[in-house]
Amino acid sequence: MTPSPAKTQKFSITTPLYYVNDLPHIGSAYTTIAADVVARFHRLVGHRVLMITGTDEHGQKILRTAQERDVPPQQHCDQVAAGFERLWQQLNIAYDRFSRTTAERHHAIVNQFFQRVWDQGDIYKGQQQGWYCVSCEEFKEERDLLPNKHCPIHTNKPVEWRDEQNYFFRLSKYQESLEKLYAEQPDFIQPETRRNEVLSFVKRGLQDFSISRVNLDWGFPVPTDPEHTLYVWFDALLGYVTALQDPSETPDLDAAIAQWWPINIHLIGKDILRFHAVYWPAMLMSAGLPTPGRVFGHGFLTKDGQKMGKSLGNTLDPVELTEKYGADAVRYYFLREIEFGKDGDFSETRFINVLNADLANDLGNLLNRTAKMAARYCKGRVPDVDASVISPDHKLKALGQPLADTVTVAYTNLNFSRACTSVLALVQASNKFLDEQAPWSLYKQGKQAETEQVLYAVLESVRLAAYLLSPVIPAISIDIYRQLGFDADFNDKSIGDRLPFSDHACWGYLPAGQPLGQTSPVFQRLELPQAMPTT
RNA sequence: GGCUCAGUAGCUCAGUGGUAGAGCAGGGGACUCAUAAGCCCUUGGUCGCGUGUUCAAAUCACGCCUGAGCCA
Repeated sequence: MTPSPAKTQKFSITTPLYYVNDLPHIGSAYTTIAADVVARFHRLVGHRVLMITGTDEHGQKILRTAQERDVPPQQHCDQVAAGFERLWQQLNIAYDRFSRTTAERHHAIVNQFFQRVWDQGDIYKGQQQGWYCVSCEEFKEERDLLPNKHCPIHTNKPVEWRDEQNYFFRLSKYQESLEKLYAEQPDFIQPETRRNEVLSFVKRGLQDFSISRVNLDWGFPVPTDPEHTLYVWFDALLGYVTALQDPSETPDLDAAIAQWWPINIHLIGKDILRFHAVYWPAMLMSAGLPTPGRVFGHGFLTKDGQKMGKSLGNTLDPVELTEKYGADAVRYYFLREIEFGKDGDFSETRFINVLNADLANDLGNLLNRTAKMAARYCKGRVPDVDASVISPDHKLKALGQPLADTVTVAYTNLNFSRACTSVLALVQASNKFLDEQAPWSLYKQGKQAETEQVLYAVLESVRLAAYLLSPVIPAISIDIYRQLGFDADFNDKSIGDRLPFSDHACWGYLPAGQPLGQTSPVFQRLELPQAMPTT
């Protein structure tokens, strides 16, 4: 019954360590929700899981932002990092580690890692000349600049001319090794379109890149030459490694990678693909560490079809959105409605329509109508039905039995939308089944056994739906499980032991005769913000 | 400029050679266990445009248009 520890699989996943230039935006929330759902699914299956998120706090841009705010940089970082943590609480993100790159322990890991790369002969001093965009923290090609020497991404900020000694990482040396990695591990970069981008980029030939800056004191000094400061990306990526150790342990690179390395999935936005899919594996190869399993670059979000931006004044504040609608609603909308990997849109009307249709009308109301009948017709207990004798041809059983496999494949492939719609198909079929069978009529005709059979099949389908959707809508799933008479907490990280997948993912698990809990709607219908004129 | 991806119903998308589909939104109906939810029926598309290959093209080839992205 209980799997032996040796058989217990490990699974590690990261979000980016978010840049603390500003408070979290909806895009960071989107990535983090997705990572949380994957982590929760693996916990449900019984895997040992480590989910890492955190903040990237070094670099010139941070320093300048802090100066503009007239606070010391560390204080600025503390404040913004706290804002991220608050949002993750609000969104019910069950991360295991919050990695901050200004942590002292991180410094120790960075030094050790640098030393390995240095010993490998992959770091050398050179001259870096070019136009630098502080907002990107990147050098730009002159031909890519706008006519007034502004960065094409940060059009309100001029780029700065730099002519300085920098340390370089010998990326060019890893051209072949990287190409081999991409060939041997075709799903290393996902989705396909992102992979194509990286392949064509690498194919053109890799150049060494600068990993240090001068005249900047917000960052770690280069261990071999303290006049120089490590480039923010070099230390930021290593935040994933630092996070692998419990904060109470003495920081040590070998100890850090002993248990959880390599990371199974790095979830990122498509904007930081190159750092994760090219620079990062090369750095790891240089230091002699195995490369990660997958790098998945998801799409961007738009609002009402338009790019979001502060200058456009059409940003979507994740804090406000979550306060207004709740964590489960926000989580469900973005995962159900947007195909992960592609760009997606938020519109409030659509948001409300989807949530009402799926969570209130289909799922919530299904439980509500069925539980109330069970309360009335079956004395408040799960109907006394032996699921094992229900025919495999039974409509709901036939749909419910293979569902766990379908959903497992979907979650594993980060196809959240498919996971949600597959489960909803069972819910929709259950609503239809109820109308066809009309247990209220059966009951009035005194057909008690038939009534109970119908209600059992539907309650069981709702239970299975709640279980399989629990990574996405944990609070609603808890509520459904409690109404079905379980003592359940899907936020418990040992959920895979408490409510084992091998039992609960099977249609027919609901124990006959189990006393039901109090019935109440699990998701209230939302009202459209303004009465739409009916035309 | 080079390359990649996308363009199918009002919206979001599935559909990779064989009679155009789903969900949501819109319209109508019957029911009543339920959150005025659910169920049934229904409106709606020369599948971006053109040429070609084929008995047969949303699907394959070529060209073009539009949009998104990558090119340190």
